[in-house]
Amino acid sequence: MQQLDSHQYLGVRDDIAARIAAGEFKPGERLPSERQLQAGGGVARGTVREALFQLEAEGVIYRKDRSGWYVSPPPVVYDPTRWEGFMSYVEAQGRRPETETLSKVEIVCDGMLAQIFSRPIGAPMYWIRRRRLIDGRAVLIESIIVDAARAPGLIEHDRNGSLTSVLKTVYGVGVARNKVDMRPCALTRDEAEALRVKSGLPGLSLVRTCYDAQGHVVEFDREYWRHDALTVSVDIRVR
Amino acid sequence: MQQLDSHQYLGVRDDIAARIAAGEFKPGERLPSERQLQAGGGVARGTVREALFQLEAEGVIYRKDRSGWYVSPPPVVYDPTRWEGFMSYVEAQGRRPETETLSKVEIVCDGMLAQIFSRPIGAPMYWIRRRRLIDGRAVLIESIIVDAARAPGLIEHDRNGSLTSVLKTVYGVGVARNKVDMRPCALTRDEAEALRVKSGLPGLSLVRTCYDAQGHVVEFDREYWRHDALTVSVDIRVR
DNA sequence: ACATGTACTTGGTATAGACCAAGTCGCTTC
DNA sequence: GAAGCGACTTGGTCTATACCAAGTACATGT
Repeated sequence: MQQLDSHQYLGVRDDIAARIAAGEFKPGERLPSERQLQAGGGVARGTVREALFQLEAEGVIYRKDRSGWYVSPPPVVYDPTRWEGFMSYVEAQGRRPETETLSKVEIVCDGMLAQIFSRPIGAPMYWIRRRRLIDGRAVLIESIIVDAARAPGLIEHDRNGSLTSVLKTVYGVGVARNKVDMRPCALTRDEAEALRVKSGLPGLSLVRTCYDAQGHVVEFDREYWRHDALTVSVDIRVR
Repeated sequence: MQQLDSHQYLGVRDDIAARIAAGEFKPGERLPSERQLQAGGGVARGTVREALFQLEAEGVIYRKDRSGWYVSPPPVVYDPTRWEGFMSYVEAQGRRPETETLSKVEIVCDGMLAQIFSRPIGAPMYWIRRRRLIDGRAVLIESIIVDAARAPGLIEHDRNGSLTSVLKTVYGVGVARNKVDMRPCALTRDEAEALRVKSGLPGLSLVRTCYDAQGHVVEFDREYWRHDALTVSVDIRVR
């Protein structure tokens, strides 16, 4: 669809983007309110919002509900082949990581999990839900399933740190292979609420299945990231 | 932000989603026009559009400019570690791949490319731009850079097929390592126009650097995908 | 058969106004 | 100083309307 210099909202977009690029608004800072931006440009509020949505989709700005629009900080780089855990690689990039455990419960293996873990239906499993933050901003929520038989009492040991290091040091369960599925998605309902974003915001869904040396599934992890919070980088030998 | 059953547009969204799930509209089919959907639900057109945007973000539907809204076909699975090329893996999944070459020209190496390829500035390079389609729908555009010294006359050989296989069979240049960067992004300006989508639609940016056995860069490839067209799946041994 | 033109439909953009609920922030009270 | 309250601001939702340009479908002319 043509983006000639018609379309006011693209003009407004460029205007705001230029002001951000010029350093008038810095990462983490709040933009003027929609009604102020509107007055400055002599356009309707809907048009200003259209421009803001563009910039949001581009990852340039993000919103806090009923608080305002903010300039996005740079994304973190994530390498699924490195198995360090969120806390360490975020810190290594000079950012401040945090983890909040939303829930941790023991569940029983249902049909889907039975297939993934090759365990009988009804076998005990741990289910941990966490929210992770960078520099105080919620960037992802994750849902982790671990076979309780492999790590009895795991949910007592978990202290918002690296689950994989707990599995290795406490239970001697190491990860040898890693299957990662990535898919652009929309953050809906639960995810959107947990990340405090508007339902429908684009995100990245990341499903990781971790295997030990014997090929047994150790951990099954489903993550939902804000789309503007990360870059995925994979370095591999070609098969 | 709360998604109680207030919010008409979520109700409209659910209604349309249910009709799609029920098979009333099948993949590739066109939905009723916005004005028809509006009349059916007794809501303003803006509200209907809000619901359609949600479904678009979720990858359930997509739009053809001024033609209508269509039900999305399922995404293809893409494994960056497998080096088969678009044509073969799309076909293997029972879909119809097409490639259109938008341009192929010889350029000279600039600063950025010099760094990537470890070649002197001014060295000749080939630059190929392509659009690729699945079942007649444009799903990605790519921009490929190849060192002309490694593959003299390459742009004559290229027939919209697998470039990598041409490199291997004609020039004996094989790919041994593969670095892939992925990042959710917005499709803007050029990409949006080439894919005939609205600027700002979420997409996936995929940058691939291919190395030969000696560690030299063979090919540098930047792809922009529609967000609803693919799932990335990586299977790796942990370092 | 194949262009060509034209009437019509469609989504895209834009305006203006309204109301709401969740934040923010300063003031008061304990 | 902390807690609570209330006025105010902010983005979120919704309506109604208007016009445009690109796409579609169909009749027409060659």
